[in-house]
Amino acid sequence: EANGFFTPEINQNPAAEPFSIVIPPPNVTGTLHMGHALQHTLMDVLTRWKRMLGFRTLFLVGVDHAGISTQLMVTRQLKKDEHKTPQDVGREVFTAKVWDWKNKYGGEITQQIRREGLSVDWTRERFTMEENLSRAVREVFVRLYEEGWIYRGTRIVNWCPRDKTVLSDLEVKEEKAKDGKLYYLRYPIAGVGEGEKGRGGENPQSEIRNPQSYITVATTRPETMLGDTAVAVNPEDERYKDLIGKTIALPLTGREIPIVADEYVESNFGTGAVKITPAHDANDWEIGERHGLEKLVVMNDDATMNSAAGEAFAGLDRFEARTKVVEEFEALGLLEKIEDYDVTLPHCERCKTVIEPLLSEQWFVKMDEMRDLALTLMREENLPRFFPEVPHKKVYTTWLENLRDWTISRQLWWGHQIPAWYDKDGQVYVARTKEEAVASAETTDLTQDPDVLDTWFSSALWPFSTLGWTGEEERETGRRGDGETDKSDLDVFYPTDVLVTGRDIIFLWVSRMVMTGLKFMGERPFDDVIIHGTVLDKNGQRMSKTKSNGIDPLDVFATYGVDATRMTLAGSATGIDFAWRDERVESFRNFSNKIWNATRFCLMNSDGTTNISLLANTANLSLPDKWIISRLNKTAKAVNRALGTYQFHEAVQLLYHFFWDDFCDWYIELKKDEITAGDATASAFILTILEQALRLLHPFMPFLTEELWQKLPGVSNALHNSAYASSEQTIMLTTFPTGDDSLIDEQAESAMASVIELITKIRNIRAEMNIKAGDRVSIHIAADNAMRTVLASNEAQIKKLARADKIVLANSLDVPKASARAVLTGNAEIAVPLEGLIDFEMERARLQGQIEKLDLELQRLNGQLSNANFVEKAPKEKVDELRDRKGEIDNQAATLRQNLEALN
RNA sequence: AGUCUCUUAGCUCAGUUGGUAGAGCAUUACCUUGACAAGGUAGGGGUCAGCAGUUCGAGUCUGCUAGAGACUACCA
Repeated sequence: EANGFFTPEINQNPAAEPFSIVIPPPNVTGTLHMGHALQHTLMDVLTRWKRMLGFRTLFLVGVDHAGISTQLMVTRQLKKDEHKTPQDVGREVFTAKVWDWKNKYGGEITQQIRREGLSVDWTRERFTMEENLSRAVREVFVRLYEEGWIYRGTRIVNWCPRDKTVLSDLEVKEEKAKDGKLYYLRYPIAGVGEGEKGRGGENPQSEIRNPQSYITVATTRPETMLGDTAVAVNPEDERYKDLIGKTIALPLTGREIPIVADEYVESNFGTGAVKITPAHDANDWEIGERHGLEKLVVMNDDATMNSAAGEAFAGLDRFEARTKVVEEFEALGLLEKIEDYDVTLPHCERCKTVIEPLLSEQWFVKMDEMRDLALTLMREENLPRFFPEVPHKKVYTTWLENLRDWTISRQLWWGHQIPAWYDKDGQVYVARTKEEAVASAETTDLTQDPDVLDTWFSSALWPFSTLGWTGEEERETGRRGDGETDKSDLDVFYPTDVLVTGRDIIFLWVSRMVMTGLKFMGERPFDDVIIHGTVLDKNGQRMSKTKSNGIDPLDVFATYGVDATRMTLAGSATGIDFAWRDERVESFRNFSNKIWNATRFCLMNSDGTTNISLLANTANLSLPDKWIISRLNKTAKAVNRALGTYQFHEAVQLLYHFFWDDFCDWYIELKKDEITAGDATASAFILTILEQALRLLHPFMPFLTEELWQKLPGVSNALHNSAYASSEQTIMLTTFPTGDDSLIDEQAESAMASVIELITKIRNIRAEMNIKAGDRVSIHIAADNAMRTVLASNEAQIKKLARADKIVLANSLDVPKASARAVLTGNAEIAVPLEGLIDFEMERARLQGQIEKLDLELQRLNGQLSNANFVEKAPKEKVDELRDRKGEIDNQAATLRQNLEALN
């Protein structure tokens, strides 16, 4: 960070392609959790990878002002410290206190992001409430208003009675109620059974005998009956046909309300009759509109009943009112029954209070046209591309198709205040500034709308507002951009390349960025969207504060290291939920250790080494050297391919196995003698391979690889990508290996496979025949010329790794009966004479086991090859492959059988 | 209710155009080998949820069934 490696300016190549990612801004109140750690890791892997490939790379970081959360937090603090409410201190003082809080505590998450090792550009850090971003918000609001896409209206909205603000549909979470009930209430029909009404309480039986005197409605929310202005039935419902047009004497209110017919009512649900409360239910509102019903508001904004609910109920909380209404109905004999009923209720996402649908005047965005922009982009260009595509592309598209208007005003003080002013007569003036409003109102006597905008309104502009767009210069000059530096940022880095986020905000955020990006920039905000999975606890449960089953990434960092944590997170399949297991991080902690120790070995005898060589001509190299170069380049190619399609876990697996299996288990072991003998060439060579491996690992494990890379002899900025030639030396700016086809050597790989197979078979014999670790054996090998040449040239390594003191290579085997036998791929036979050591019974069992395995495979192959259909219809190469394989196995099995017979 | 995903070794999970089932952890035996015991070497362990179909061939494609889960809408 101090060296400026994370700013795009570090790139000196004027022709460098840009690569940009914007961070999903964490809440200013937030602290790091596993979800962050996951998405941050993926973004940083991509960023470091692209930077090393020479892209002009920007990973833009910033924080979201998080309206409701932050206001709640500061409100709580105010109460604790000063025993005051926001209203006590007033808007101006309160807002100042929020800023104080932000400046003091808002930095926690940014420090944690540094701890994660994210290579974000801190010089461009953004905050949604800062001036430039706020200007962008006002500009967008005004333009949408002028086009008629933003409007003010009175509707049923989601109201949180505790936060006392409206919420958008997406900020409402449906949850099952603990003890839902369905109440059956009898509404007396006016003019029928007149006179009986008064006696209802004394003799409810008479009511039942006279079903014509009432209509029963079922409801989960009896308290709303105080605001009923109709009862609706289906027009086709025979039971109620005659009642349509009649009226009801609504109990407890003294009001008379009509019975209306509406298709919305389903005859076979409940009683087939629905009470209609237009001011307190969205569907009832629609019915009310259709039938011109009165909209009677019976609740206050804190969910207590108001005076319209009647004297007996005014001031009661909604749940108290519910109890009281039910009691009163029971007393009147009008409560038919109460049933248990599973009901899901909307809750405030932040404070978990049950949402109250409330009639209220708010600001909305009409989404139709922007929605069409987004749908067209998907239909015509398949953008953005979702990873994984299934199911997110469809979910996104379907949601857009059914999109409804967006409620954007919030009754809060912390946020972007709506740029609308009212004069004395209530006339509204929407303007970028008060001056502008004054100019068009021709009076200074204006009051600004007290509400602020939904936090997601500013988030929706994030990909371009953070790059400097305020719309002002564009408006004045017809050109896009704002100021010298910012202008170039927008030109260079918009659209961004990829967005990494969780599936819970595809609608809240991703879709809205696409829509505003298309509308205001004329271009998509990003090409690709990676939707990562959810990190669950070890029992597969969602982590949550209430369950206190969360795993704190900072604890994991402390125990296992950031790099091991990053490998674990990147190592989980893209888009799939996964249960957190400490064992998994442990294995990557062990991997870190392995890298550390392997590097230690490579450095042990490197005193004379000053150069990390570059890999080029392999003609004069030994087999293990050619082999490791080939493996390295294959791995590099595969890693680049995997990252290119965001298969992070694939890349992790490749790197893990290349480093551990190929490099540590085989290459180091094969070269050990040379290195420890002080062979400078071998030492320089192994360091070269190691250095390449560290580069490949760097995007995933930045701390460890940098630490070790700096310790290697001869590293310098000469190893940098040419775009960073003059920078301070760091692995971060070296060239990421992409793999070179000309260095992939299949011949070397297959020759090495023979050596490995031989060593493994000998070790197997040693283990199964209980040969002591210290005992040396002789190995007799019968093989063709080619294989003999390969094995002969690697005799020293084979002796060492198989713990042999003698190797005899020949055309055919000439060994004592008391030998352990095995076969190799390619018609080679091996034998280990065990005079005096061999237990014939054990050897017979061992051979028998090998033969059985081969027979099993042979059976399968014979089955397929004797199937005429297979031979006829399968591709010729496939058939030949199986024939070759069968020949090989036949030979091996025959040899082992002979060996077995020879023992008898 | 609609849409979708998942079910593979004891556990947690990979498996990208259909062609001999993989990893990590756990497990068994052996090992103070000059990088590494948080390690090494050699093993054991799976009728890929079930049924049917397409195909020469299915973990992979289609349909159904059974479990688990996700999202969206509704819920008088």
